[in-house]
Amino acid sequence: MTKRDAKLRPTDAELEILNVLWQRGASTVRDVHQEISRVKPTAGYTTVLKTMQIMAEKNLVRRDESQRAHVYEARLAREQTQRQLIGDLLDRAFDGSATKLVMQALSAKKASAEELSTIRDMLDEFERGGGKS
Amino acid sequence: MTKRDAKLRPTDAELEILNVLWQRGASTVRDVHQEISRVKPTAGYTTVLKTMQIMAEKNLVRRDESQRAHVYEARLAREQTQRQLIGDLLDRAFDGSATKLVMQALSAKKASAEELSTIRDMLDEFERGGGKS
DNA sequence: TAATGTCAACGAAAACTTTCGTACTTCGGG
DNA sequence: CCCGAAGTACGAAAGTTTTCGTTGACATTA
Repeated sequence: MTKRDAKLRPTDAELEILNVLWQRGASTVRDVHQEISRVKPTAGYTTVLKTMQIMAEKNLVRRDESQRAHVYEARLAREQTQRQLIGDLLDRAFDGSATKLVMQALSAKKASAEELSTIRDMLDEFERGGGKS
Repeated sequence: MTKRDAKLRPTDAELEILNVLWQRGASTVRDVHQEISRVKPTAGYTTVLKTMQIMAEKNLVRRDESQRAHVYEARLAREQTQRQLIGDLLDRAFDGSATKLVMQALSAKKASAEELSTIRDMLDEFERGGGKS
């Protein structure tokens, strides 16, 4: 068990694939490769395949081998992985302060009025429920 | 100029060093090594040194060589790097949606009432100013 | 059954990060 | 002047991630 396994933090290439799986649901390598090719036409098929095989080894994805074209599915929900990534970032660069992170997030990407309103609603819920209900 | 240079995204080891530099201000390698050793006693001196030299090459830090013990200083403010990291994460895992990121941040680390209040104040400012003034 | 196309498996190479041994330089004390 | 301590420089090794060429299995069709 290596350090990376413990963190379960997907690499860049892995995250790119996970994004497709989350968006499309269970998919074959070909599906994923085609999707990625739209944005990044240089992406090689075997590169995507290999990465997905490694992801299966790491348990980042589940693989259904009953069909000739194996079908892959993200093992964790997108939200779960997002929380994982944020937790890491929080520890590595924000001293664990979610407040600071939120602050920088809002200034990194100028949020629209609508977004701000959504966030405000969310805060209300958190204050009431004291957490994700 | 490689892909990494373009992103200017510090690696884990680099971020660990940057954290010390941000906390202590300009420091020698020995300073940084001692500080890191507190948390991670296995850290080798030359490892830290080498990483800092690479960081100087990458322009992540500035180096004052006028003294025998070179003095290193983070080139970017902590906040700037934090925004950079968040921007990356936003693109890689959140579809660019700061709202989703904020949502997950708050549920990843259960924010205290005080923190929530701080964030609320921040939102007010953003709404008034329409962004970082 | 032979030809062709699609796919997973495998291994190696390339790129990048991290670690560390070793050499060289400089400074201060004896 | 010589020695040891404290530094930096350098390069190589180890580990990880990413890419890709090649092979073999399987399926479809003529």
